[in-house]
Amino acid sequence: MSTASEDREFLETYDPAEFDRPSVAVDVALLTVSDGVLRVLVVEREEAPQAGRWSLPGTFVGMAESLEDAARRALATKAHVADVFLEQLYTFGAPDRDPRTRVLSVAYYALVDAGRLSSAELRRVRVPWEGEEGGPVEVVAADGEALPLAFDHAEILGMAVKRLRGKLDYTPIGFQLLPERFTLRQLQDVHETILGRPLNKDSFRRRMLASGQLEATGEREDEVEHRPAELFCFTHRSAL
Amino acid sequence: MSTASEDREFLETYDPAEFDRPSVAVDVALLTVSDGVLRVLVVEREEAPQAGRWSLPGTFVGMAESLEDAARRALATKAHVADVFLEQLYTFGAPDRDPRTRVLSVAYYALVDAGRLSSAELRRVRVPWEGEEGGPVEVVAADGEALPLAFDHAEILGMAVKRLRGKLDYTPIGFQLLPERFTLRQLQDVHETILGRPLNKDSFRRRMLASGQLEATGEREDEVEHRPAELFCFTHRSAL
DNA sequence: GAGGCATATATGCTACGTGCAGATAAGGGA
DNA sequence: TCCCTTATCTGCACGTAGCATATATGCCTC
Repeated sequence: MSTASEDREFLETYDPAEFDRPSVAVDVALLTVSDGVLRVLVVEREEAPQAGRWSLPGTFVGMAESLEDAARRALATKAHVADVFLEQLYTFGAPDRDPRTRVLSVAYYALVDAGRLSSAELRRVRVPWEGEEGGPVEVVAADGEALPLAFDHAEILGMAVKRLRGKLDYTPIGFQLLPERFTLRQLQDVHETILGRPLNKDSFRRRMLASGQLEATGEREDEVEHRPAELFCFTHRSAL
Repeated sequence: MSTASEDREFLETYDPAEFDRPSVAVDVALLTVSDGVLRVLVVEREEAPQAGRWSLPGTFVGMAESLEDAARRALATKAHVADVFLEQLYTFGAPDRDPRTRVLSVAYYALVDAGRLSSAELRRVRVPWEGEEGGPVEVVAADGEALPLAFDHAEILGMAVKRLRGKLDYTPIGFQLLPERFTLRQLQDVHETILGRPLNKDSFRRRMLASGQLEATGEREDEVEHRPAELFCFTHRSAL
C-alpha cells in the first residue's frame, strides 16, 4: 500500500523531462444540419504545415487544462461558438499523422443548431458509405468541389459521422441540432439527413412520442403555406 | 495550397521542445469471462506513485510507436498475452489524474478466452450499476474484499464494461470471449454474465442462429452428464 | 365565402421479433 | 428399461414497425 510520504518523496525526484513526449492536440468536428444537408465547420490553414488545406478547429492541449476544456477553447477561438453539445470521439495517434513531430489528436465532435452559426464557414459533408460502415468522408465547397483536408481530418470526420449515426437511434442526440422548439417533421428531417436514408413518417412519429423525450407545447408553427404542425420541445434540456 | 518545399522549410525550423507537453500512456482493461463471472487482469504496483495499489497493465507510448502497438506491448510485457481482440475505449485526461505530472491515458479494452490465460492474476469485477448506466466498478479479491485501484482505473474499467454491454447486442464481440468451438449455452452464459441479467433461452437461440454469425460444426460437446449440445463456431474469425 | 390543395394527425391492418409454454430428442446413470 | 437432465423444436400471445386509409386544419384561389 502506498503512503502519502512515499509518494511525496517520489515526486520530488521525478523528472518528467527524462523521456521524450508526444505533443497532444484536440480537434473538433462541429456538425450541424441545415437545408437537409449535413455540414461541418472547417477553417483554411494559414500556416505550415499543410497551409491552404482545410482543417477542423483544433489546438494544443495546455498543461493544466482538461481535454474537454481544450476542445471548448478551440471552438470558442476558431469557431466563435460556446455552450454546445460536445463529446469525445476517438484518439488518433498514428506516428506519421503530423509531419512536424509526433502529435496525438484527441478528437471531439460537437452538435449545434444551425441557427446559432453564421453559415459562412459551414461546408457540406459528403458521406461515401452507407449505414455505419465507416471510413473517411469528403467536405465539398459550394461549387461541389471537394476541399483538400489537412492531416487525417477526413478520417476524424468520418468517425464523427459514424458515431452520430450510431447514437441517433437510442440517445436524445438529435435534439442538439434543432432550436428549442421544433416540429416532428423537422426532427425527422434531421434524422434522415444524418442517416442518409428516408424514414417512415408514422412509425417515426409514434416512436418519438412514445420515447418520452418529447413534450408538446400546445403552440403551432407559423408562416407556413399549409396546416401548421404542433411545436414540441425536448423534455430534458440538461445535456450540454 | 501547401507545397512540399514550404513544408520542408517549416519542419527544419520547428522546435518541438518549445512547448510543454503532457506524457501519454496507454492502459488496457483485459477482460474475460469464466465460471459465470466477469474478470479483469490487474497487477499490483511495485513502485511509486501509488505502490501497492492495483492497476490495469499500461505503459508510456514510445515516440515512434502507434497507440495500438503500445497497448499490445503493455499486454505482452505485463500480462503475457498476444493476439487478442483490442479496441480503443476512451482517453482520460483530467489534469490531476496522475500525481507525477500531466499524464494522459489512452485506454483500450481487450477480450480473450479465459482458457488462454493463467487465472492467477484475474480478479472478479463487481458492477454496481445496471444496464448501460455507467460509472466506476470494483475489482474484488478471492476473499470478496475490494482491491484498491490506482489512479482513475476504476473509471476506465467502468467505461470498458459499459462499452462491452453496449456493443454486445449488435456486434460479434461475444465470440472473442470463447474458444474456437462453443455451445449456444456457453455463448448465452457469456452474454448473461456481461449484461448482468438473465436472457430468454429460446429467443437468444433464435436471434443468434438468425444473425448469420454462427456456423454449425456438426460436432457435439463431450464429457457432460446429459444430452450433449452441438458445437458452433464463429463465421468470420477475422477480427483481432 | 366556397372549394381546392398541401400537410398534419389519427386509425386499422399486416409482418415480424420476442417472451413463454409445451412437446420431443438424446445422452448418462440407477 | 426407466428416469433424469438438458438440448432442440413448435405453436401461440403480444408489442412494435411498416403501410394504407381516413380525417383535420390551415392557406390559397376564385
